[in-house]
Amino acid sequence: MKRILVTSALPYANGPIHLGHLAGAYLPADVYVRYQRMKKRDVLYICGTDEHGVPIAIAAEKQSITPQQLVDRYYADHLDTFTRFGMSFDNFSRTSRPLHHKTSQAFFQNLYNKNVLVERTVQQFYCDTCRRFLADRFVEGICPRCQQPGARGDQCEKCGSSLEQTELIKPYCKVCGHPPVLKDTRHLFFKLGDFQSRLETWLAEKKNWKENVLNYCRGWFKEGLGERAVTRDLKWGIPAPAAGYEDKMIYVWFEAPIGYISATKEWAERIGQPDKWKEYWMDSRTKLVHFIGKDNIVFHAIIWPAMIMAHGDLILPADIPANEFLNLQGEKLSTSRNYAVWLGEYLDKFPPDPLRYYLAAIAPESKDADFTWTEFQQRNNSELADILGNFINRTLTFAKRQFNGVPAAGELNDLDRAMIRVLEKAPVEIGDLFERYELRRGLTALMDVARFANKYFNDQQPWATLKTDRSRCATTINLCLHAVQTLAILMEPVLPFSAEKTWAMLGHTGSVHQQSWDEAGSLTLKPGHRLGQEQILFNKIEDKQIQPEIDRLAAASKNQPPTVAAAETPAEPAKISYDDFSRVQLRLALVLKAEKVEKADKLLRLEIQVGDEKRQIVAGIAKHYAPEQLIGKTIVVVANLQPAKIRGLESNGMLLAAEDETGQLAVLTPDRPVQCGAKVK
RNA sequence: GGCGGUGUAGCUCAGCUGGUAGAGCAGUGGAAUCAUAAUCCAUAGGUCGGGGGUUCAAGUCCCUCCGCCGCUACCA
Repeated sequence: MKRILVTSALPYANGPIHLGHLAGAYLPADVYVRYQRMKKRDVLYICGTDEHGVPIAIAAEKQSITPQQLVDRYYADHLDTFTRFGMSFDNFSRTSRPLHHKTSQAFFQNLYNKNVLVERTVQQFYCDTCRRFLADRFVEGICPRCQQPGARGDQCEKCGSSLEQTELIKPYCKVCGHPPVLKDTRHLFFKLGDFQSRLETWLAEKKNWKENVLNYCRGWFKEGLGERAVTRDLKWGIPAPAAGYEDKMIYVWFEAPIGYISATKEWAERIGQPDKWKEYWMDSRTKLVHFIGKDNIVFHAIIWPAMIMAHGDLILPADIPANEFLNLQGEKLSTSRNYAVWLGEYLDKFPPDPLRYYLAAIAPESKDADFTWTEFQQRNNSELADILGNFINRTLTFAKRQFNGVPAAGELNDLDRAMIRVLEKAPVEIGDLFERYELRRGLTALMDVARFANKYFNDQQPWATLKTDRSRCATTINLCLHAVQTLAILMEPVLPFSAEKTWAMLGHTGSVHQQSWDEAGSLTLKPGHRLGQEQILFNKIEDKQIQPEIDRLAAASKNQPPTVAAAETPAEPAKISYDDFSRVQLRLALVLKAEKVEKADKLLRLEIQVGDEKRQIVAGIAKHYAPEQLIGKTIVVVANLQPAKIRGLESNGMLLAAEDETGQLAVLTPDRPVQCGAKVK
């Protein structure tokens, strides 16, 4: 391996950065990169904002600004908060730049020329009023699954189902509220399926990849890879460079990962060696590592590698350390409910290193992790302040007061030799863990060094030997100072700001970031070396500092997700005429039989009597009614609904039920006994 | 219903290819006093979700059941 290229998933420029982002894709990558730099490896760290796509177009429209203005704002915001947090990107670019447009179009054209993009005609909603096609998220309606209003064309936020926009009941245009019409539109599709066997072969060799990534891919292979649309009818994005597609844009998921390449190119231009990007992208001796969250596995482990295979000239990812998610105080993060800790707000109140430390200590490496403010406080206080910070402080103050600098070491005893061994082994042990992306264990190993050093200090009792055996005391303090130096270097990847402060306190000039990892355990301090000004490294965090944060989240947790009905639903559904209504035939029906539909959680099969006629209907009320509760009830059904097959069973009608705010259903029945079959008007 | 994950000391979690149950925090007792009242030592007797099986030996493999979490299917 000659060089390493590291990327973090491109953050989407429609909102600020929160802790969930950091824990998954950013902090682990930054630690890895900082470690590799100190190993003196050729490593490049690339990231940038993802600035195209529908959600940004919608958000901009809502705020009555242009998409460009919106992404300018969030680009600046991300860059600022990441910088304050200590993220050490070599380049933090953005996908709206001309260089990225050019690069993406060239990539697209390459695939187009190789005939792996094929044309398909699909039906899509078109809004006559806005005179444009509506992307999935631009059309809303009633969710066909949970019947709630406000479902988007791609997904229903209420029940979490992913949808096809054409499934929506009573669709309307999110912008103007008018119902759209279905129209044919042409799109280019990437023949992902053509690459399935190559992908399977490629992934089969990745023995040491994380299980979650491999399992996820196996699942996709089992389903079979089909075709994926790569163009969109949109105005905000990168124009698709293909004849007949001038008015369409490249779909964001296609061009976003290409951003890794254009950001590398931009970096190469900036350092005045415009061709240098090729060393990173076209040389198989480069190790390409993508840090992502688990939501991004499909794109990075399947689609993107397939694109690279199709392209032909680029290297494939060598590793994709995907992390799980971070929860907050036991609940899922929710940006729409403002249930999140925003990085910018955190940094206005607390220093970056304690958060870096805590997030690394609970990194969701193998399963979802939980961030709590009290544990954050506790680990800052008992680990950073008490164990690490206090050791550094007690050593430096002692050395300065008693020896006015670094004392010379004398003869070594067993304890001294044990201490030296710990310092020598630590860079190797912690390095191995960082190499394998095991942040949590790496941090534990780091703290163990500090714990051992504290014990060493205690056992040697320099405060006692100071009076009885000054040379013994000097040896102890000499080694403690070396422990401080080792810790300063080894903490750099996770605690870069504190490491730099410690370096200065040791009286060193230059930067800790320039030091060599492999030399971290060496005894290089010269006797007589003058120490710098000591200061408290980690302040304790008081209850009263975190209480407001806990309170805020508790309040936010009660927020309802913004209901579309309240905010955005176009007033009322359009009024219908009496004629329209009279076309719906509602009748009373007697439930003769009811039973659960096998292999379905929500369905009941009902046999009903409507006048003289017996029918079968299937209703999604199994979660609300036991079958026997319904038998003998007289209910209201829509009698002239088109029959449909549901899980293989024919359903001839639909029963009516009311839903309360908690989602509980109540079946409608007449207020006094009425003959079944009677019309409901 | 299917797929994946998960259920280990009060809390948060480690336990890789099977061999006498671990760490940190909290708690309790003690030592020490250089230091941000910091540190260090001792102390956890937990049916490793339940049951069954394989084995000389099982948190660790197999079967089955139960509880959570995520994705996914069914709501005319």
